Amino acid sequence: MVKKYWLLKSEPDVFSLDDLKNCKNKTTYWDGVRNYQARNYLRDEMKKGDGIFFYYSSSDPMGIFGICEVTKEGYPDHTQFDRKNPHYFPSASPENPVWFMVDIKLIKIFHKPVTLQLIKDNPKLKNMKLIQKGNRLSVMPVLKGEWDEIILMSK
DNA sequence: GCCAACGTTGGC
DNA sequence: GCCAACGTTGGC
Repeated sequence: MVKKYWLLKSEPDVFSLDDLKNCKNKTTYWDGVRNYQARNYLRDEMKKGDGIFFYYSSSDPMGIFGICEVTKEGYPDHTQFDRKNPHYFPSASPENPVWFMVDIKLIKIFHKPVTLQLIKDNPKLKNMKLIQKGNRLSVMPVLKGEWDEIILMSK
């Protein structure tokens, strides 16, 4: 099986890599995704061992700040069943879940983050989904060439 | 804080 | 099934 690569967005004020570092086993579930395309990636395509870039949006600077790994493949996001949760989704039920999540584990926090500006300035990365106009997906695939280039830029 | 881009909702 | 209205995202 070929390893795949992904990018997850988070706002550091909401959930940061330091927060993940402080989780048990440096692992957490990635809940709250409420977009169908992102859901399909989480449910169907992300496999154990896949690599994840951890991206900060609405931060200064914005960019990729570390690496995680998928440790558990898609399963129902329990917050959709919880009336008190802001992500509550009334039409979902445990028998018919709509939203899914994966578990991720912290692998590495970059000493040198790869900022959005650096990504935009690198012609090798001009086709990255991340910088396509209007893209708002919070879960998106990354090509191996893009992954390798960003790893190089983080060193 | 603004606003462009996009996804979702709901009336018809 | 269309589309106007609305809410959200996220870069600036």
